[in-house]
Order: sequence, then structure tokens, then C-alpha cells
Amino acid sequence: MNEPREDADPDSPDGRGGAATVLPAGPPGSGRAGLDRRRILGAAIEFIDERGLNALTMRRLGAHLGVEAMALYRYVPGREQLLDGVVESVIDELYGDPEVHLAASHGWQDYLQRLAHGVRRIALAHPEVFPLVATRPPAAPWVRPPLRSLRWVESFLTALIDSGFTEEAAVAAYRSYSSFLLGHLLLEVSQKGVKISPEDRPEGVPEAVVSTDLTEYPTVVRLEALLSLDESAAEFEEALENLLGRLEVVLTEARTPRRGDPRN
Amino acid sequence: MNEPREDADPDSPDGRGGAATVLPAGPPGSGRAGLDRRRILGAAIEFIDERGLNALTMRRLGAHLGVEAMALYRYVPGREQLLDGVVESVIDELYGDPEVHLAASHGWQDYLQRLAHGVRRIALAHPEVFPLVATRPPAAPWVRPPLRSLRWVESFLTALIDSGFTEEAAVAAYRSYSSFLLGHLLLEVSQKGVKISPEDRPEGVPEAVVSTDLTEYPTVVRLEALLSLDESAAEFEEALENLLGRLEVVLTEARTPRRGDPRN
DNA sequence: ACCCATCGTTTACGACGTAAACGAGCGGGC
DNA sequence: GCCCGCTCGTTTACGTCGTAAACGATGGGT
Repeated sequence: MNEPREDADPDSPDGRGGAATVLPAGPPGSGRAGLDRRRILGAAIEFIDERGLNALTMRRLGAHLGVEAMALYRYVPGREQLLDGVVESVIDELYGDPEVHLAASHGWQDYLQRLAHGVRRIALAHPEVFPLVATRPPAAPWVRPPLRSLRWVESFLTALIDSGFTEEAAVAAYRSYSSFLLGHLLLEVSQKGVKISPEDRPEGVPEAVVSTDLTEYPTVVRLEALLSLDESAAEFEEALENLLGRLEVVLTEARTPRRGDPRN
Repeated sequence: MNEPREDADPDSPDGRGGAATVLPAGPPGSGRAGLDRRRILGAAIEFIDERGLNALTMRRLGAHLGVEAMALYRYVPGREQLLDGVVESVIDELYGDPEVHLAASHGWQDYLQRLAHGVRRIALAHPEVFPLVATRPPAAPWVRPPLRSLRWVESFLTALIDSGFTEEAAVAAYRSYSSFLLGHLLLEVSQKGVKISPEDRPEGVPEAVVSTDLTEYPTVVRLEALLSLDESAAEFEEALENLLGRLEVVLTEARTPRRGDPRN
């Protein structure tokens, strides 16, 4: 069960993580029972995962479910709301991830670690969906991507406050944490998932290198190998630990207020 | 370093920054001279800024320029490439920002500070465009958003290497820096720019509060004021300074390698 | 005077999101 | 047994989109 290879990424889609499955649903013409909202959202996620966001149209999603496009409108008000539902569903996978806890029963650091890896697992499982999670306008100003769920915001804040954070510190932590997850994961999925373009790669010409003139960018050329290296997992871990370290400082400083602190 | 007013945001659209202007071009039917690629891209940016990304269609952009949609195709291969051009143009505003330098002539920290604020200025000036900058698939795996320009990658790397960073450290810094900018700025524009929905707010009903049942989320309710507070500028500064601090540690540790360092 | 390159327009087509009208099927009251 | 009305998927239709292709108009070089 513990990973056989030394540098396997614990959050990669087939790593031992709990989330990342939506609904099997089988081949297009299989689960022939009735439609319903959950089935539609599951199919939409599946569809985006395999064909890309731009390929998702009401008609094609209908066809994927063995149904005409208009049938979907009985369960979903329209395409925009369908996408909102997709985002919500994907984030809700967190809720079914046994590695992620709703409360900080083993300390806030454990809580934040598990949550971060849970979100990362989701991002890696659905690289085509994550940009949607990142950029869809939030329902309220205090629900920030990528944790766009009141339940998780509530969970986050109570976990930290119960662990001794002041309300201000908990809110500040929520912001740094969101920003960290959003930046890191968006960068990570944008660099791997997408081969060359969102969806429309007609055919042939597998790597017609656009090849702008690189002679003006010698450093980029020289470091190309380094730049192409993918150390996302390690970077994620390091940045996360750094963030937790900073929070720890905030927390203990709040407990033992030192006089004459130069900042703030 | 010391700002004139105590809480004025130095990067806000009318703050003293050099970027943020594309091309005046006047009202829709004014600059009646010939079309060209630059004019089209400028108009597209302007259009997105004021009507939103979803409102940008070839036909409407044509009309905005006093021309039929098909006329645009003489200068731009298609809508996707138009959007790529928009992203490139917006990032190129950096190049015209006198506050941002291409080389680290006053030290790498000054360089990174200026660059970060330049990018932030752009993000705040074009909140509707920035998600595009953040999510468009990169041309090469080593051009990461939001600094999606070979010139700036080259500039970044040489600035750091010339300042004493090893190649590995410079590349690692590039990654952390990208991730930080991306996360923070995307969060910032997603929370402010967009009032309620991308574009289609038919009319009337200014704040028909959707109002899910908040009684299950008491902490969120209690902290709503705190959560809604916008301290983006200060947070940005703090996170940026923290990042610079981390980089400084990497840099000086590389200069004086200490024996038996437990990590790496 | 003519030609042809440049550049914007017109026309046309297939795909999209979705409103509206339309059945097929079926379970319950009489 | 009959029929009603509800649920749920289909059909048809409309306006808009991106864009291919054919078509003027215009104007400088010969």
C-alpha cells in the first residue's frame, strides 16, 4: 500500500487518495436509467476531463448521456449554472475524501496539510476543470477559490479558531492559504494537463514547433532543462510547510505578545 | 518606499503607475483610420475591460471598431488567437512601465518588487482580462503565467543569476514568484472586479440576495465583516516581502554552505 | 488607361444556447 | 375500464456565434 517507488507523487490521480472519482456511469449508452441532476453533473465532469472544457456543449453532453440537449434543461437552468454545478460538485469531492477531515482533531497543521493535499488531489484528477474552479466569479466576496464552499470556509475558520488563532489571524490565514493553493495548483495544472491547446488540435502535425527565435533568450535556452523539470510535488510541500511555519509564528506571537515588535 | 497617504493603494488603476493604458482610440466611431493588429488588440482589451470577456464577440468587436466582423480576420487568424494576442498585449504593458526595470540595476529585491507591482498594476487595471492571462494554456512548459513572455522570463532569470543566484535557485525562484503572483492577483481580481456575474446581468434586481441558509455556518456569519474586508494591498506587500525573505535565505545559504544542513 | 494588390463587405453555413410546443408513458380516481 | 393530468424526453424554431468564400471598391505603379 505504501508507495513502491521513492518519488511517487502521493496526490497523483492513481495515488492512494480518496477523492477523484465522481460516478462511473460506464460507456455513453449504458446507465440508461432516468436522468437527474447528479448524473448530469457527473457526466459533465467526466466529459470535461476527457474532451476539454471547450468541447462541452449542451448538445454533446446530452448525446454523451444518450439524450437530447433540451432534456438537460429540466434539471439545470442553463449552461452557466451547469458549470457552477460542476465546480461545486468537484469541490464536494473533498467531502468524500477520507484523508481530509472537517475538524482539526489532530491539530491545525495536520488539518491544513490534509486539506491542501485533498484539494491538490482534486486539481490533479481534474486538470481541465480546475481553471473553472479558479476563475468562476464567487457567489460572495468571502468565498474565495479554490475552497468555494461555505461548508469548507466554516470548517477552516473553526478549525483554526479552535486551535487558538484569533479571528483576525484565522481570516488572514484563510486568505494566504487560498492564495497559495490557487497559485500553486493553477500553475501546476496549466503546465501539465494541457498538451498544446484547449481542445482543437485538428489532427496531424504533432509538434509543429512554433519556435520563435530563441537566440535572443540565451538564458532561457541554457536553462531549458531546468525550467522544464517538474518538481511540483516537492515545491508544493515546501511552500505549504513554509506557509504553516509562518502561521505558527503568528499563532505563538499572539500567545506571547512581545513588546516593541517593529512591524505592525 | 514611504507612501504619501497612509492607505492609498499604489497599484490601483489611477495610482502613480506607468502601465495600464493601452490606446485611447476614443469613442467607437472615432479613430476612423485603417485597421491594424495593434488597434484591434487595443480595442479588444478596452472592450473586455468595460463589457466583460463573455461579451467579446468578433461581430461586436468589429462594430466597436466601426467595421464588419470579417474585416478582423485580415489581421488576426481567429478568435482564439485574438485572445492570445490580448494576453500578450496586456503583459507587454509591463514593458512600457517606467517603474519596472528589465535588469536588476538596484539589486534583485528592488527588481522583484518593481516587477511584482507592475504586474499587480496590470491585473488591477484589467481585472476582466487577468483570468485570461492566468488560464490560457502556455506556449511552452517553461513560460508560466502570469509572466507569459519570453522576454520577461529571460529578464527574470538573468537578473537573479547576475545577482548571485545559482541557476537552480533562480529557476526555483521563478516558480515561487509565478505561483505567488498568480494566486494573489487572481484572488484579488476575482473578489473585486466582478460584481455579480461575468456579463449577463439582464437589468434591475440589483442585489437579489440568493441567500442560502446561513444558520449552518455561524462562524462565517460572525466573521463576515472581517472576511469582507479588503486588505489586498497590505497582504500583497507582506506576502511579497516574505517571499523575498525566503529567497534571501536561499541566496546567502548558497554563499556560505553550512555543514550538516538537515534539509537537502 | 489598365491592372492588380490591398482591404473591407456580403453572403452563407453549421453549431451553439435555449424558448416553446409537443407527445409518450403512466399511476390514481371514478 | 377509462381518462385525466403529470412527469419527462423530443421536436421545432429562433437568434447569435465563428468563420469560409466570393465579392466589390480603391488607389498607386506601369
